[in-house]
Amino acid sequence: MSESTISRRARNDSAKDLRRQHILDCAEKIVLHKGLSQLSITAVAKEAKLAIGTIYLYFENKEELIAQLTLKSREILLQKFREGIALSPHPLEQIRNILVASQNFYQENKFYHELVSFFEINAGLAETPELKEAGLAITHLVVSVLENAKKQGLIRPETDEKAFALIMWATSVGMIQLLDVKEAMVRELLPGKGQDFYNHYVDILLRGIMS
Amino acid sequence: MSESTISRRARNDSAKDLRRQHILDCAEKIVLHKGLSQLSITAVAKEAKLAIGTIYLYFENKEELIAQLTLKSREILLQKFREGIALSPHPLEQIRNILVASQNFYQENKFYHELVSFFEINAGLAETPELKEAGLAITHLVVSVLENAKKQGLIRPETDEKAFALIMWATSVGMIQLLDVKEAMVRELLPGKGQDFYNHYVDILLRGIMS
Amino acid sequence: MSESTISRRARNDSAKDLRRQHILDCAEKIVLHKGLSQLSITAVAKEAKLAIGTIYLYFENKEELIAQLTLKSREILLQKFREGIALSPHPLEQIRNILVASQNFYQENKFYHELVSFFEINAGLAETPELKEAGLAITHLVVSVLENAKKQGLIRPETDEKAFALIMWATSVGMIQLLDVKEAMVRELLPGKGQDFYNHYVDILLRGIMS
Amino acid sequence: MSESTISRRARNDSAKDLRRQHILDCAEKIVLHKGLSQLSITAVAKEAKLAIGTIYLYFENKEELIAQLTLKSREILLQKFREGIALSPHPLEQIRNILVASQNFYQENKFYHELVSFFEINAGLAETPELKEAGLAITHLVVSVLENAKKQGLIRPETDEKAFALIMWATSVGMIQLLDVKEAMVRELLPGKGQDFYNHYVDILLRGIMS
DNA sequence: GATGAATGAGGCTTCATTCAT
DNA sequence: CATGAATGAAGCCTCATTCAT
Repeated sequence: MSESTISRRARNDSAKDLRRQHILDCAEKIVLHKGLSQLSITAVAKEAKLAIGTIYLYFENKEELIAQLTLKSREILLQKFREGIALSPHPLEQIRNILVASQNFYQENKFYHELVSFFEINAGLAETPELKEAGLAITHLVVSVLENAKKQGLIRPETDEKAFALIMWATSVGMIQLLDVKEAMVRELLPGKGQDFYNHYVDILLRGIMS
Repeated sequence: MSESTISRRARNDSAKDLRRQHILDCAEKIVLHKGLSQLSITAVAKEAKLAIGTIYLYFENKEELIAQLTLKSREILLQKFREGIALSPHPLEQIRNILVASQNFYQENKFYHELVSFFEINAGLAETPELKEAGLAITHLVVSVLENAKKQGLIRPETDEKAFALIMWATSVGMIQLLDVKEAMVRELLPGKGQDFYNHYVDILLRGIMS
Repeated sequence: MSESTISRRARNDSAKDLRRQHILDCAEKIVLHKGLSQLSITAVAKEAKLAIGTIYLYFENKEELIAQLTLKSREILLQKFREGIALSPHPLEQIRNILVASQNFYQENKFYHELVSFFEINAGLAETPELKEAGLAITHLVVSVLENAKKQGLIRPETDEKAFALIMWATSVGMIQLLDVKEAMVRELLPGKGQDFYNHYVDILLRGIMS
Repeated sequence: MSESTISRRARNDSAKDLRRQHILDCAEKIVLHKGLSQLSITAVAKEAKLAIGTIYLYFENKEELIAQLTLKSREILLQKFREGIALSPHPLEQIRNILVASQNFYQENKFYHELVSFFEINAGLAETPELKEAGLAITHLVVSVLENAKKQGLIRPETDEKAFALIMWATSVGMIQLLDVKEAMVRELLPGKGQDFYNHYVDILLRGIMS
């Protein structure tokens, strides 16, 4: 293979990645503005100003497109968690920061939540290895913080770090769902509390494992 | 069965409402057997042995049908909570029973969970007054148990009963979602733990509010 | 069920049959004019001046539509065979008439041949019971003529009637295919012979079993 | 291998024609492994490790590619016929061998049959001169055997060699189609006969022309 | 009230072919 | 010569909803 071929290949490959990214961005935009249910290949193609068939050059099918979107959201979440952890050296604070980062992320990217939920809810869809890995990376990060907390005697020794990491994930998703969808109801039931509500949840969860 | 339920039933006991109920039963059967995604008006009509158009005489559109189905699930859930509370006179046990009843209900009626999620996730859909009422009835029941617990000095006085009732709802839904959809992942991460996982969550939540 | 309902049902059922027949006729027209490859649901809908979805009220999918078309062609063929048999009391003449009827049918309905071939060629497609039955009806008719011929000592006693019925079917289809598709080539190779060619085939086949 | 084949090969032995041959080989591989319906230009390009556009440098369109594939199959068939003829000096045996070789070829290369049928059935497609030539080569070979048989007084003098050569072709293709697609039906109708069926056909055909 | 045939927009996906590089 | 990304028409099918009877 000639050098020129290689370099062209390289050029093309990065161009291909860019295009792929562009499509993902457009899909993201649709999900963000109109919700996951409105995400159709046709809509993505229109948004990206590409032909429908072109989308299929970059994604095998709609499911893969959604998987990639989910992957991206998990990667961002992982990053947010890292930033939250970096804010404080204290493990308990780090746990709190993680839970708050989770909420922040979803509030800033309201519809992203649907993407996380999508694979949460569509039991039928198999997660790709990549997607699984991204999920595990998040889990492992949280577990490491929890192990640290246990070593320092901050949380009860009976606490199972892995189980609690999953509990953090599951319950925060549930909380955010409620806040997202039942906002009016929450405000009605808890007037004047707003954001405190989520913090209340965080407090209780932390107290639940503190020694 | 509470007075309000009975009186509503009485209100509904016309021929028209019987048929409405029949349609709902058929829709429920479909959701339970085949999942929400298979719930089409055509399928409901076939199951109910009615014409498609007839369905639209009783429900404005598909959305309302789903709303009514959700309503029914909330009524059942309310009943299950009552039963759970009746099992023990001790408020903390009652709270635990409520959380366990929640899980049991969704595990026994796997697909019902989709209905809850549906309204949890489709922020756009307005809950009908009836639906709201049913949600509030559940909330009030839980709040009364919590107030009782506080009166007896079993939970910390700072605990906001209404807020915690919602937290119970939100987090248990999150937990059940995770267990439902990520069953394999949970088993992989927590080998040999199985059902303990949910109990672990209940323990932590309770410890989080116990005085 | 009231009488009026029943009569309406009956009226509707026959109307439904008519509509179904209309769709089949339109599909037939397309196959006859443009070939099987041009038979799309959209084309049928346009020809029938119906919406696409309407087609699916009468046929589960495209495959079933084609099956019904094939069924019809087999029914017509059966009729043609009966007519051919009625032309002569002599079994050997009857066999000849069957083979000629086969050719006539396909020449009069050129593209119908594709339909017969369709199921001949698409091994993947399962024949419906109805379709099978129609095929068997033809086979049985031919077999009965052959049995008759054998009883009268007109064909060799070793001849297996069923096998030969299938051989008649298979070889005549092959002959007609050749004539249909390679018309020019046949004319080139056998100048001035034209129709004689098929008769030649019939003669040879008959001589092959005559005692 | 005949002189004409060799000389054509010689003509073709440029780099361009090597690549053309390579593409054909890959296309053949796809048809043999996955069937004609899976033969897409994209698939051929992938198999040949060439760009899609490159395929179009060597073949005007998909149809031509298929035509060339058919050509190849005819060349192989010609070779098989020659081998069949070489097995016996007796013309009638040679005819039988030709018919059997035909069946063997299609049974060993099941999907090749689709190629033959493709051109047999798509009346619209014009055969290229090369394709015609290959067809004629086969015909001429068979005709020569028949002429030989007639000279030796083995077959009836009225037999038109050219016509019968075509009849052999047409009917054997029909027989193989039936066996290929209606295997189950043949087995059902003729239990325990299997391969005998084709031999029965061969016998009848031979008897049909024997003097 | 009840019916259910009809609608048709919209969803996903494929693939022969072109054309700028 | 070679490339392969891009095209977009066309195919199949679903289903919420309407409306004439």
